[in-house]
Amino acid sequence: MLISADPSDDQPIYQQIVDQLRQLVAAGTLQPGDPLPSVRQLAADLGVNLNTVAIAYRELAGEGLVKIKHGRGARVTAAREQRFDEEQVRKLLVPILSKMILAGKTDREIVGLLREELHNIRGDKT
Amino acid sequence: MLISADPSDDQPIYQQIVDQLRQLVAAGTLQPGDPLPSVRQLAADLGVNLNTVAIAYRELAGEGLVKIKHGRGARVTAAREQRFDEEQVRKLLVPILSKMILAGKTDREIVGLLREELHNIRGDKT
Amino acid sequence: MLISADPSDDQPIYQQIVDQLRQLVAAGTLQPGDPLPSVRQLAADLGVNLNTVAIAYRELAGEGLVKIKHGRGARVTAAREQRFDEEQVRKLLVPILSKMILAGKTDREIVGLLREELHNIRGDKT
Amino acid sequence: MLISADPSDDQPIYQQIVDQLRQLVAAGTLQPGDPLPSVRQLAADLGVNLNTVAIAYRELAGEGLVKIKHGRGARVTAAREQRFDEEQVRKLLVPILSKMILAGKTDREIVGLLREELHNIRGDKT
DNA sequence: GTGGTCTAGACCACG
DNA sequence: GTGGTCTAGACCACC
Repeated sequence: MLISADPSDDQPIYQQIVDQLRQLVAAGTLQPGDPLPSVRQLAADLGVNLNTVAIAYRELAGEGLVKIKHGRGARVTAAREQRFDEEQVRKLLVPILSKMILAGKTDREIVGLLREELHNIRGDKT
Repeated sequence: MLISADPSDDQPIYQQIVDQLRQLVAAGTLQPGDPLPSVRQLAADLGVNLNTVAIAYRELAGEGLVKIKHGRGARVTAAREQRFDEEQVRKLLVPILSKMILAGKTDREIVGLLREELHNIRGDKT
Repeated sequence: MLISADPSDDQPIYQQIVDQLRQLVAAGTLQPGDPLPSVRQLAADLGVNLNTVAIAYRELAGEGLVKIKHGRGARVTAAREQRFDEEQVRKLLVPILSKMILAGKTDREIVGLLREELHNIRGDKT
Repeated sequence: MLISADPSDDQPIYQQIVDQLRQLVAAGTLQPGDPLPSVRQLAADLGVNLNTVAIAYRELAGEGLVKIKHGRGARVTAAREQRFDEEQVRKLLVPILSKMILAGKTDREIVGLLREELHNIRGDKT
């Protein structure tokens, strides 16, 4: 099982699924053309409702990261570069960095932690 | 006015207040022992509901970043008393990094962007 | 009532809602800044489920045509030009034009019908 | 081969077949009385399920565009027998036009695009 | 009050 | 089998 869902998390379940699938694609664990688990299958595995998974898949389809074919499942899209809003990313980053600074982390430590996470994500790449 | 509230932002207003206050403390603009504006005062200045500000203060108190004294306002706590959940920070980081990777950013670019934001936050230091 | 929903239509209800709201914005009947009916209100008016309307609103938010604010309803976004996929539009157009040609319509008649519809949509504009 | 089926298209395959056959008749490439390829033949050529083609043929028969004779294949009908639901065509047109208007297209541009597509369809005429 | 999320369970469309 | 849509009804988050 590559995906998990935690109902007690702050993030809604469908968003957790989106984030994890995006991570798997970023990592290369899921390659373009690879099939995603069926909506029903994943819902059963995670113990959540079918609709919750369907919403996650629809979101990913809207981003262009996966392509859904009626009656034949969903697959990772041929790698197009995703758009992303740099301004928004910076805004998301600020509170996280603030927290780390308040925890007494040095710049060196913060950059180190970031590199670790980058490596964790990219590590699986084929 | 060091704080602003933008109702058209994606973040809820109380969260915006929390983030900005945290950033001010991280930057050193607000020092341990400094008083926060009163809930009424800040609510009036921002033109938001009094409850909204109160929730923000309670959140910061929960983090240990400020200490609320009944009837005597809130003050920034000593740095020692703050908690830091590294696991949570990493979890917040992963979706952001995944998006940047999918957008084709190199590690170098990502680290560069992070350093810029670190500098922005720390730059304000008195 | 400016919006209607027909469960017997080929289009799913949420799509009908999306299309009609888009049309109202294109017509200028709904101006930037105007509030949309609340999810619950519109659902009650149309006699459909709350979720069905919520899906429609989420879709419009994703397109950037409306902005949803938690706890404070949805409003038409300040007019940014929408992106659109010309290739896709052409592909949608072909079957429609084929049908009209098969019905014996001349080019003149087809263009006339198109101009009529354009006028119908744009007519309400302030 | 005048027809193709693209499983990665948004349209369902049976619909692609319907649209293409209709276009061929509109263009005059298929004339009244001409036989359609057999269901088995077309399914084999396109590499799709036999049922999928059968559904497409049934749809065209329902429109009155072709006539299916048991055991003797399908033929394009005389032009007279075709129905045309103008109201439906207008309803299909509105969402497309709305999108183009919101994309900032002028009436001139929209009519121009339509004329191009009309010409593309009619150009094939024998 | 508002919108957001989730569930359980139903029925339909596609191949 | 697959995904798509819808319902009824619940509970939560924001202001």
